[in-house]
Amino acid sequence: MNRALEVLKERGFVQQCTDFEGLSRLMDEGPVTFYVGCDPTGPSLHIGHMVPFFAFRHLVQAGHHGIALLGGGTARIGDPSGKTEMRKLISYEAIDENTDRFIAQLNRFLGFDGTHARTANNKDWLANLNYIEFLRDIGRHFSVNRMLSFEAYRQRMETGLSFIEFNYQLLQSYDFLELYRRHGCRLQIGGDDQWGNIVAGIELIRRVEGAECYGLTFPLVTTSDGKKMGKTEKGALFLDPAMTTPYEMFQYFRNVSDEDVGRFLLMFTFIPTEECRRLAAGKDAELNRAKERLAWEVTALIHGKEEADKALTAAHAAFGGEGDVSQLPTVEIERSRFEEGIGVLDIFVTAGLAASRSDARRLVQQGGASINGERVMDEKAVVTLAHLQEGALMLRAGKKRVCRVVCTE
RNA sequence: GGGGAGAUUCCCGAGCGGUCAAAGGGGGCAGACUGUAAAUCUGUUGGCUUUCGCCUUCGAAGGUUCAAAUCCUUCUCUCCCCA
Repeated sequence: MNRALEVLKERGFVQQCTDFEGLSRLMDEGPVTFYVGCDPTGPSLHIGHMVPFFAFRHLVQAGHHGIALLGGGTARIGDPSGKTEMRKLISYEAIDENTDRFIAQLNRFLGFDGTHARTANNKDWLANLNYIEFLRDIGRHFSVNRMLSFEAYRQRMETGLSFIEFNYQLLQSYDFLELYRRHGCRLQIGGDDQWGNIVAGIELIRRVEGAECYGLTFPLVTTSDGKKMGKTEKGALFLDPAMTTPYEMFQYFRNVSDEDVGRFLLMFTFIPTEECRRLAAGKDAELNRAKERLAWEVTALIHGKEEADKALTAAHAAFGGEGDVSQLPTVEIERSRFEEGIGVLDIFVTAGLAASRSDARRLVQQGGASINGERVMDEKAVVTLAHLQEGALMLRAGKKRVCRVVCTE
């Protein structure tokens, strides 16, 4: 088998492929142009989007040419795949703005140089599509009966599927065709929920151009307890540091389940396969260390080594060791308020460690609140200047959530 | 267009005139145990005060009633059947 393909397989990226042998042969012959699509429906990419882009990097490393296709056009419609509800329509302006942000984030990760890695936006060919022509040239190749048999649409038959969403598959197929025509793109990769759309695109190209293209999908990454990977209480793990701090991202990976360490190392880092296996095979403390390595690597890939180091040292500081406290989540409170005295309940709320005073009260009652490492038992306790150590103090809610409070003038 | 069913607290889902801040499950949070893991057990889970209590919530707006999530009217949305 082709080496690059084999690497993907070893690392757990492969879920389905339309024709393994054929693709392998094609890749052996020389650089293959491939693409991954993603619709800019939100203000930031999140970690779940990244699986195909990790594969993207592996492929580019092996000499193939990747296109990151931004769905500036398809985002106007909404993909029903894997969704149980209809998507809200997003304004064109928002989509364009999201697109720019996605590109910037991807550029950091992939390094677009215009040949080995480049971007495209399907808005360029979809936005001004002529409806009649599209139906004549493209629409006639699609069978409604066939489409309805696809799992993605069948599920939606229960809850309702609007006509515009139903057309998504045609547009995505058309994307593949366009990229084939413009750039000789022969392979589409993506999450397994895209399987139906990918296959449809391949068939379209075969009918219209008589050419053979390929599709490769990746498993939908879930955590060992069956949840979608990268979901936190606050939502997804975003790449935008303003939405998810590097520290939060670090902590997410630092806290993954034992069973997930191996898989995540393989998929979300570029540590050699052998080493990933070795790291994940460790027991107890060793395995625990592997999680730290995983967290650092991922954070470094997304936010850079510097941020990863900061997150690491902050984590050490937060969890009973030496480290740089200044990188922990921090809030500022004016000196005058310390002079007056701040109720514990209030300070936990302002620090964001409790949702409300009632919540803070519960926290204290259950023994989960501490200041500078001292458990707070009295909900009426008052925080004053005396609590400050070098102008700051450390609040802790439970074992994992910490916040540093800095006194300002 | 006609007929039917339904909208409950983060989610699912009971409740069908007072005893309802609303059962149960899930999830979340906290404690114990630990390895910043999992599993398990315990507690907790609208807000304000914690002593009594008060306030806001059961799709939206009105109405009936001493009293409504529970009854009536209108509206919005969803699903199902027929066209």
